[in-house]
Amino acid sequence: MGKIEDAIQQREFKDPFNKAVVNLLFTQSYLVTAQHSLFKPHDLSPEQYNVLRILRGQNGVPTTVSSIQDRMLNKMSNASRLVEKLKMKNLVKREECPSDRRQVDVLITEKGLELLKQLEVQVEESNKQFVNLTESEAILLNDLLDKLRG
Amino acid sequence: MGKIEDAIQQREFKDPFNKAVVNLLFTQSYLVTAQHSLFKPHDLSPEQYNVLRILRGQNGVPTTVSSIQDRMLNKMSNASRLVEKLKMKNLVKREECPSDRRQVDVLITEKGLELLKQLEVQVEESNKQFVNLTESEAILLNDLLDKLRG
DNA sequence: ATTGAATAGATGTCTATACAAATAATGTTA
DNA sequence: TAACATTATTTGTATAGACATCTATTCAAT
Repeated sequence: MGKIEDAIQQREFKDPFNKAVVNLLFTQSYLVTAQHSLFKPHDLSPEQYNVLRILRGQNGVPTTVSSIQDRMLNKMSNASRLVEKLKMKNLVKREECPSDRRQVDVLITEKGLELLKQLEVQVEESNKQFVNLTESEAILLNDLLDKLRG
Repeated sequence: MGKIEDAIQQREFKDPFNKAVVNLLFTQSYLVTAQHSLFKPHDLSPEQYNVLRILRGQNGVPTTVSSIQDRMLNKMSNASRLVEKLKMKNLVKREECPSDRRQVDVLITEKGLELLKQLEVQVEESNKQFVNLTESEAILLNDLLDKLRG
C-alpha cells in the first residue's frame, strides 16, 4: 500500500493540490472505519462519541444544541438528532432553558461520563496506532492542515 | 480561524497523533462541504462524481461493480446503489457480463463524459482554491498522508 | 453429476450528512 | 402592542456509509 495512487489505482493527478484533496478524503475514510469498529461494541457512533466529548468538556455547565453544532467536527451534521439518540441511551439529559425557552440545555449524565472514561484509553491508543508517523511528523501534519483551511 | 483548537473550541489534545485524527476529520468535512455545493447544481454527489471518474479512467473498457468498489475513496460505501443512481440519470450503462453472469459490466455514457468534462475545470480550481498551501507544502502533505496510512 | 464452498451483486436496516421548511419563542420597531 | 424579523430547535426528505443477509452463478471436489 502506501501511496494513494496504488491504493485507489489512479495513475496521476492534475497537481499536488487536487491530489491532496483525494488523499485527505481517502485517509479520513481509513480513520473513520477504524473508529467505527472500536465504537461498535458500545453501540456508539464516532459522531455520538464526539458529542459526548464536547459535553464533558463543559464540566457540568449546560450547553445548547447550537453550541454543540458549532463545535462538531462536521458542521453540516445534525446535533438535534444526535442528542436525541444519546438521550434515549441515557447518556445525556435535555432540559428546557429557563431564561430562553427556545433553547435546550444539554448535559452529559454519569452513565455518559463512565462510558467516555471506559473508551478513552482505547480511542487514544487506537488513534496512535493508526497514525503511522513520528511525533514531529504528526506536529507537521497538524500545521499543514491548519494552514490548508486558511 | 486557522488552528483546530479555535475551530472546534477544544483546549488541548492528548498528543499530536490524537490531534491529527481530529484535524483530519475536521478538514475532510471542510473539503466535502465545498465539493457538495459545487456538485449540487448538477444533481450529483461527490461520491457519484468519483464513480464517474473511475469509469472514465477505464477508457471504454467495462468495469465490474466490485472493481469500482475497490477503487472508491470510501471502501465501505455501496457501489451497487451508486451505479443504480447514475444509471437512472443515464450517466452510466449497466450490462450483464457474458463470460460470467454474476458480474455486471458498467460503462460511462456520452452524457456522463460530457458532464465530467463540464465539471472538471471547476473541480480542479475549487480544490486549488480550498487548499491554501504552496505547491511544496501540498507535496509534503501528500507524503505525510501516505506514510500515515502505513 | 451432485453437493457444497466461494464469489458477484442486490437488498434491507440503521445511522449520519445535507439542506429545506416548519414551529415556537424572543427581539425590534413603528 | 401589533407586525415583522430573528433565533433556537425540530422535523422532513434525499443521499451516503456500515454492515448483514439473500440470491444467483460459478468453481471445486467427490
